[in-house]
Amino acid sequence: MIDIYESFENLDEAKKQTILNAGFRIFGEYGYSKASIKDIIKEAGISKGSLFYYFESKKNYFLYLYEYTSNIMKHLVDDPGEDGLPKYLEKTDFFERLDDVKERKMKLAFLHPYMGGFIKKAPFERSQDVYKEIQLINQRLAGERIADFFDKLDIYKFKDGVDPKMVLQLISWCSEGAVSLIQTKNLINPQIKHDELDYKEVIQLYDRYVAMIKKHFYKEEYL
Amino acid sequence: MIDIYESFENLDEAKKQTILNAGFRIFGEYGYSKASIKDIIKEAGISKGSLFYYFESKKNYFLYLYEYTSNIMKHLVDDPGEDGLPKYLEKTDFFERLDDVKERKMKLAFLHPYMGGFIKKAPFERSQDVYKEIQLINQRLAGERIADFFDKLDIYKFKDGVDPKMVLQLISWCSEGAVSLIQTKNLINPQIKHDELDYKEVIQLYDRYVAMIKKHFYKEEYL
DNA sequence: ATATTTATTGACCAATTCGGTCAAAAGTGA
DNA sequence: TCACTTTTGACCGAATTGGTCAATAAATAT
Repeated sequence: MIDIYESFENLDEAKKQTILNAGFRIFGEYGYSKASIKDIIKEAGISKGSLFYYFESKKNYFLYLYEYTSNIMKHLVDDPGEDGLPKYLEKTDFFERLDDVKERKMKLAFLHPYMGGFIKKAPFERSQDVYKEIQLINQRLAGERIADFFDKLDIYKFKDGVDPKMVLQLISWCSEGAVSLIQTKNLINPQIKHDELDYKEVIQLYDRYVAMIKKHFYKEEYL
Repeated sequence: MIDIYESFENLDEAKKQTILNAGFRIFGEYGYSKASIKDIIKEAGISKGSLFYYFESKKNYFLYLYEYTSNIMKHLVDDPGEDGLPKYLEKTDFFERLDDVKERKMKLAFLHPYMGGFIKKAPFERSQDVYKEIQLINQRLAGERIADFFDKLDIYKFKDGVDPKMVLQLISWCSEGAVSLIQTKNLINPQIKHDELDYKEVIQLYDRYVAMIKKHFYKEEYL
């Protein structure tokens, strides 16, 4: 919440990310109550004393992660790019804007490979320890205006009768599906490091599906 | 493996299903090592003594579930229906055959609502207790012939250039997506019982996406 | 009705794990 | 050298772990 975790924030960036990612991975896999400090420090490669030195308690650590991800996810789409402009309004074509979002998500996935699993599970955490605080964070963020992907979008480019929101949902499922497909494939193959996902492979697969969808749902003159 | 869990098998069907479903739910959510007996018996509504009376150990119980699901999943598609005939070859139309599979999956999902989560996680269980046995079961089942969805299928009905396997994958992602979408929706709404999924809603959603896909990927003369 | 077998329970067990503490060690900059 | 910050893991009491078992209840057989 109020970021007074100075000792943690002053760590060098790489170490901070490692510690965050350990939490994302372990909490994301087991949930709050089943995730143990031991699991987390083993994953992060630090000592138990250090973790409590940074965050004081398991609860604080979890909520720090939740706050962190909530902020990022909330502004994933509409935050200004490096040039300072909110990029998502520049592109009015569905698939161009989609590519913009894809790029942002890619960078994020590269920095925080396990954030996806965490953010999917955390909001529904029922553990008494953290339930109330999660609701509070949710409430606060719910008040903020969120960017609408369909704002000023050329939806006329879709074939008649096609619901663009369904297409977006479909593509969103494709991206999740592509990730889990590659993950599973690599998990079966025992000689591959399971820890790191082959993003190129995921993107390749994802792009094929998006291309197929575009080809059949867009009017021919806009292909 | 060899089913000598007589005491369990002789239970009346309803109780058996309850006990199986408890395992699917808890193991599916937490994984083998983090799932505790206490969690499971609470979910199943039986005493600790009973569970050990039926299965002797946590490990046996888990492997029984894994064996059970593996067999079901393996023969989900090609098993004969109630009339004794393997139905999946009767229909040569992609979407008709798909409907067949959908119906089977529906019945299964109704009987074992949490089997999906279990079967997704269990094969990758890394706990030393059960790892070797899982591999053995996998090996044995890998030898069995599995039905091919595309066998004797009218793939010519697809528009030129469309890869039917990609379409099947896409639809598979839709079904998973529909489930998790409805699940999430109901989870946010606190006054709904979270335990039971509204299958009608899921199917409705799923059907809309399949209809959209069929409309744009099938040649017009076959719509 | 009675005897015998089967099914079910939860208090209890030793062992482990839990989140958290803290004194000591290591590192850092002057 | 000194003062200060960071890092560590042995250690704590409490809770939880998978598993046992004598007792009880229910069902079945005689």
